[in-house]
Amino acid sequence: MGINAKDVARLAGVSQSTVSRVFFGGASVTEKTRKKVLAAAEELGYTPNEFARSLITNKTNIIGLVMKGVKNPFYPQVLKEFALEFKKLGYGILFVHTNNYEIEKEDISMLLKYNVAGVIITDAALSLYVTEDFKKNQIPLVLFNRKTEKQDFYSVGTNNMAAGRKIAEYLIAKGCTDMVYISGERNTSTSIEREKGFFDVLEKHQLPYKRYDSDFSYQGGYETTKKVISEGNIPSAFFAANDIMAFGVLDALREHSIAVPEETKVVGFDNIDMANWPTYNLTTWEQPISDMVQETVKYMMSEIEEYTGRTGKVKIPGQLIERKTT
Amino acid sequence: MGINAKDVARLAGVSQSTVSRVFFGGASVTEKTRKKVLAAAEELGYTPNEFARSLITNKTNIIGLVMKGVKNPFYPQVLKEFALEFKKLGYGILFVHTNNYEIEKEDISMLLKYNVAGVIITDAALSLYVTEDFKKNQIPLVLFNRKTEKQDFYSVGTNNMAAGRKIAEYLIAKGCTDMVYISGERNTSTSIEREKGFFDVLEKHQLPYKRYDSDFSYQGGYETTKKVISEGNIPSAFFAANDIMAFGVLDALREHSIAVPEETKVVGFDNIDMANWPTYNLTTWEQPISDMVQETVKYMMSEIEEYTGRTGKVKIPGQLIERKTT
DNA sequence: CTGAAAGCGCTTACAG
DNA sequence: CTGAAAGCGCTTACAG
Repeated sequence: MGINAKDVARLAGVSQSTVSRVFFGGASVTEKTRKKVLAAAEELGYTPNEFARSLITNKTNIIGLVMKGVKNPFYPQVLKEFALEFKKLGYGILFVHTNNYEIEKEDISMLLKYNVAGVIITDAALSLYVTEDFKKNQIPLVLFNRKTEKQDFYSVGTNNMAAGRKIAEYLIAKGCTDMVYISGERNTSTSIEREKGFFDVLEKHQLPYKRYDSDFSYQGGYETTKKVISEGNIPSAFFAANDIMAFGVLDALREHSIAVPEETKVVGFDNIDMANWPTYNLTTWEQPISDMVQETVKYMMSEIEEYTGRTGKVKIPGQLIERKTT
Repeated sequence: MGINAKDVARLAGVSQSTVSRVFFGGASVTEKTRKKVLAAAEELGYTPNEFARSLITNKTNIIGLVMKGVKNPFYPQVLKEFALEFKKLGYGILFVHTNNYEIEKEDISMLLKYNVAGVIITDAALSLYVTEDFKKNQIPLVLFNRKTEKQDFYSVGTNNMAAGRKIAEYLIAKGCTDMVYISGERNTSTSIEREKGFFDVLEKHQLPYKRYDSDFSYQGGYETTKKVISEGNIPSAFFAANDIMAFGVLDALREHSIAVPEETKVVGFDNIDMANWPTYNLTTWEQPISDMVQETVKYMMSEIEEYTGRTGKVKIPGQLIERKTT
């Protein structure tokens, strides 16, 4: 059924070891035999069995990527960029979708069973036993766009707090006096940090503000804004913890004929493609996905090369993208 | 990982084969020895090595999923549903992103190297050699939401032609006389079939129509509509080959203050979440993702159980979702 | 540079 | 029910 190295060897008239050498780089093979082997392999449609290889080298070229919020276009974009970057390096992506807030045990066991070379966790939370399992097996782990206080990991994100501060300063300069922050899920580091930076500046200026708890979803932004409107006083600006909520804010405002940016202003976070669509034209904070991905890949590859388990918090700076909602 | 079946066998005072039997299941082992073995395994922290296992059984629990258009929310949704369904069955997803229109050679080789149990191809096209490779290796293949004329595969999609017909009839009943179809990439089966059903009915009613070639992207819908407007005569309806293009159509119309549905109507295709957002409120054709996924999984599992290579075109019917753009 | 052979950790006929 | 042994398809010392 499957074509193996022996078949190729027979056709090429060499030993199976030589076939192996051709496909496992680094070994010295005559150009002539290499060509013979490659021709035979081509003819038979041979591809080395990665499992047999992994059995010996105890390594795989698979990176586990754990993701939850696939409805926010930010994350598919992240997935795509990781897939492309790792493909360049010969690595594949084992995609794990977690429905729950916390990564499930079976997700981890899938990653462990297949001995992934590394794990990237995006918008899912992780508990202690997860990290133990990975550490025990010396599997490098990166938290992408998330941090945890309790444990030490390597995390890559943007400078959320500084961004929150800049956004506050920007809105104040625009003449805003009372503002609303619409949070993501309350236990996510990104939402907390953006809020902290934002409110720090408002406090320093002794300006009133209010937080509404939401959940990073369009519906969340929409419903929350309806609630704000129903309470009677429209703030001079809304800062939503991500773009997709900001869209919900804008649509709710539009429904109530509240003019943006004249009557109130809206700022999002992420700068996903849609922020540039004419219907939204959203002022937002750009998360530098490419740079964040590059940084993650760099760490991953160095830890795969030689595992150190080193931790750290890398913050890639983003920038304010000014459009028509402010 | 250091601990293998031999270590467990030694500690339990049995043979390595017996340890294997305990963990592989289905084999007959005395309750007494089973307990001994499990105790020893527990003590040592043993987990069977999946690579060694796969090497013999020639099976993996990995499904390859090939995807291109991650910018259309339809596809992340599809990815998520597949990930969840296959997780239930103990399968993981090897995610392959293809940038180009055609699947790249290295993508295939990644799937073959890891001996995936099956392959699902969504919105990427595939050439002959790809299919040969999978057939040679008896790897079941499903085209999800795509078909090809040339070769025979198992494909799962919705009944695009019938949907196109229904949409035409619906718009005619609404009083539309001249209509525009905005196509996706011209060589995709979905766009071609939707168009054919749509135009068939218009021709039968001897109504004028026009096709504009686009690319399934928001920008494509937007720019195309700008072009239509600049040509001077606004059709009585636009049918866009997918929702995301329809959003572009709506935004372009809004920019030119052309009232929908009064001055012209717009219909999309897919019924992605966003179609329900208040800013669009798009009349569209619902693609029954869950049913399509279920059907794909069913075929996949039966082919994994026993490979037959059987082909077929399964069409899961969808339905018109009427909202505010018609 | 190349081949013969050992072995990675497992499953699975084949005996007993 | 259980053990000894033959492989699965590869990598990698070890010779030549």
